[in-house]
Amino acid sequence: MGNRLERLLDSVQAATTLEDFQTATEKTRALYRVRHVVYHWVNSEGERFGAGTYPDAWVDRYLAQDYLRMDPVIFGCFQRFTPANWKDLDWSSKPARVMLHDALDHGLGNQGYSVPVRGPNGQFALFTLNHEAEDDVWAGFIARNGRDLMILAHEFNRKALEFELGEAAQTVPSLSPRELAAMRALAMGKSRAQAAADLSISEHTLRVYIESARHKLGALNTTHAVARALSSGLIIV
Amino acid sequence: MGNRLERLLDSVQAATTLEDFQTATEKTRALYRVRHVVYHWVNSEGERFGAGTYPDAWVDRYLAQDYLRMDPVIFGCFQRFTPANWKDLDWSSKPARVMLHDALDHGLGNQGYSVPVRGPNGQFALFTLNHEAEDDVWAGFIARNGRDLMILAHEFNRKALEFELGEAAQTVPSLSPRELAAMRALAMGKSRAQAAADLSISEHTLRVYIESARHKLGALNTTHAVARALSSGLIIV
DNA sequence: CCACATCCCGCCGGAAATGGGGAGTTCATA
DNA sequence: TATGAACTCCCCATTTCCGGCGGGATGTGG
Repeated sequence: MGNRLERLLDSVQAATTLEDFQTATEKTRALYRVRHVVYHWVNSEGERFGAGTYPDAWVDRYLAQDYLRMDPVIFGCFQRFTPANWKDLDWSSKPARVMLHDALDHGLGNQGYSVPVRGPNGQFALFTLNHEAEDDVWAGFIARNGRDLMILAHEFNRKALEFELGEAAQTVPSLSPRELAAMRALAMGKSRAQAAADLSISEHTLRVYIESARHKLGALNTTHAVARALSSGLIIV
Repeated sequence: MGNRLERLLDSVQAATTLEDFQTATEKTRALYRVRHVVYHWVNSEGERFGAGTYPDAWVDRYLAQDYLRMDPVIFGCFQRFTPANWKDLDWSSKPARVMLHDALDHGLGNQGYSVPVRGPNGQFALFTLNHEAEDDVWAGFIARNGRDLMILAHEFNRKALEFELGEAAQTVPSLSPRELAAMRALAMGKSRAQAAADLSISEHTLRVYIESARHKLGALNTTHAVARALSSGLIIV
């Protein structure tokens, strides 16, 4: 298996187009002999970037029904660090069960394993294997391959990030120390007056920092600026 | 090496106290024959949780000098997905060079390799190996062990998360879909009027969501609420 | 040495957000 | 079926923020 995994990793590393990603998911499916393999990058507007072997009908259905907003796989993995066996997630809500039934109707297997991957700026992606199997068989499969799948998931994500960055070179503006301190204070809930007191400067001066930070960040208002500073990793709360 | 790595992973998995983490970093140092090994969880107030083999004098110095705010290792790794060889980071700023010199004076090696690890709710940690070596020797070391180190880093972080959650069960408040949508709109720079228009509701209604979200998040104002929603991973920008 | 960035301070008018209050509907789950 | 949570709408007075304008002092890097 080791050698085949290496070859698979090489093929991921060589990916430069969406089709290559598609091919890589298919190779993964072939290697692990599962029903489906999917890598997708999740953000607030839905899927930003993805490739996988799910039937088109299911993908369309998923997006059309806005399942993204209720999918326990997405939601559950978003809250945890370790990969998740689908059976361990919370399917108690009604829409979730409806979705699951719908998924099975579209040819998905009853078992799944999703590896959450996180990148800078709150980037979040899932690498998922789906299969039809008994619970204990699937648990054994995960136990054997979990570690390799994590490596694979990270490799997919690394290439996806490169891919995206290639599209639109993200220029993270550099803020001055005072500007950063101002953003940090605001992110911690301080009012301008409090923040100014914290930095031992006049409120007017603080405003200058906030404004210049806003301009550098291309933000529309203070809240936007703080949000951008946070999600671009300039400040940590 | 495989067997020794497994034993090391077991010892990480068995960790329940800070001392256990400390021991695990020492075992890692012994296994890889490097000068220092550190795992630390980074947030805005500095180190939240950490264990490692750095001399106490250096840790104190680091905190006292507020090096956290300028450390290219922290900053660089926070911006990237892949682990970083210290030599590849940006040491151009003067304070960064001063810090590096200071570090060498405190017994650190000239080479380093830091694996960024990200968890839910914007959690961020670094797993670092430090050593004294020639550039090419170090590059070879990384090439051989990079994958194992990633696994190890994730294992450290998994236990650290369990540890923290045990200490104070982090209650991430659950926002309603509308509240989330409101936070999302604000985080994207929308004014209240625009956000209300986006959600096709009156501005007054939008305000109710913002306020209830603020209360749930324990935030002092709207900006704070958005910051918390972002850094707790409730919304993605 | 000069330029550029950073750091600090001030004023203004208009626009937006805040923090209270109350009141009705729908929907899911218990 | 009832309880609670979510969703929707409205008013008012006060505070805060916004986006310009102006100025000067102090550094570091080329």
